[in-house]
Amino acid sequence: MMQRSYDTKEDVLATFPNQYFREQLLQWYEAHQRHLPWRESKDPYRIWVSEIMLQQTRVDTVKPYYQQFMEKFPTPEALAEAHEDQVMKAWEGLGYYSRARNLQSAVREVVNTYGGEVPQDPEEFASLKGVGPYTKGAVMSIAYDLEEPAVDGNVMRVLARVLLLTDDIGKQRTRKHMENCVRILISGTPPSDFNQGLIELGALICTPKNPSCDICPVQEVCRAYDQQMVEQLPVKAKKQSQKQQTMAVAVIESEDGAVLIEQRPKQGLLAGMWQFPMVEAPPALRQQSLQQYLKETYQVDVTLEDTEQSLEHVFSHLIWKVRVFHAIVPSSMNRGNWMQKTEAEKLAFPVVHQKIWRQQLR
DNA sequence: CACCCGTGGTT
DNA sequence: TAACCAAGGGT
Repeated sequence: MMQRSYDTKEDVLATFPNQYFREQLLQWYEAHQRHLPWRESKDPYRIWVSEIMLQQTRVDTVKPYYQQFMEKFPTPEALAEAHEDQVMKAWEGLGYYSRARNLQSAVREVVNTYGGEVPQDPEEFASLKGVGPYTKGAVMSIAYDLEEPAVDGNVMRVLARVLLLTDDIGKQRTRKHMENCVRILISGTPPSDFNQGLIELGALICTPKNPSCDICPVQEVCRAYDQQMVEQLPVKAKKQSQKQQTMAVAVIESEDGAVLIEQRPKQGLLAGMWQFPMVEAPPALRQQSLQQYLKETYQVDVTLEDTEQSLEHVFSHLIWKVRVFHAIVPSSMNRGNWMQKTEAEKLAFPVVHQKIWRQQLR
């Protein structure tokens, strides 16, 4: 791996057949692009919503959420006026829930400050909550055809291979470098097609595993292919192992059909979402800790039944081992954080609590 | 920069 | 099966 490192964009692209690459990419994209819901219009708002949903999320996962979301909130005004609970419910199950809060916050700013028009200035658009370097470039190029780089994981993988860039793509600096490359490559092309072509190539041909180099439109100019380095790229440092937490959850029902639920803090993991009362505790202490928590926090003094049901939930950076406890109490306790099940179902729960709900309450 | 922030499909 | 990781952004 004694590849020389390039400090400037000129170095990497100096001997690169730029024109050939662009023509091949654009021709391939025109012929092979997928038909996707968010490619049916140039509405900046619709493009924007799709780009937020697609962050770290697969196309097939996003599709149904996107359709449903656009029906509920077809315009910036509709999303701006919606209640936060509605937006969170529409996002339930998609993950990374701060995306939804930031999107609504940003859309409200667009309505209030920009008259409901998504700014055409990249810097103005990037100043909105939840809009980072990638989303800025994606929306500005796709909706407004501005020559802005949109460097995501796909693009970094493609460029790492085509240009034989061996820097760690986990580093901020590497993405910056690739943005500089794209600024050169995109110049004079239709920006929307060029950026989407790069992304599409990464999604369909230049995949992480088993890339289809045989049918790749830019195989002839791919430096990694030439050097038989495709499988080794891109370089990405391994992340640390996830921490484990043992949790105890209480499903408390009243005899008149209510459940005890609580809302998570507005910041941090699963911010603002609803859940059954839950504590973190060592396995030997979890029942006692949970009973104490219920008594102190909700004035519910009960002996919990251990359902002996355990489930594991894996997050991006930690693992929950969840033990479920259960109790039924008289209806007289129905107040405060108690809610009828039919009402509680309208709130947004994290997936692990949805599972508990289905298994315990049906 | 390093760490936090979800979920589900693939290998 | 466990690791990888997908159209990233905030702090």
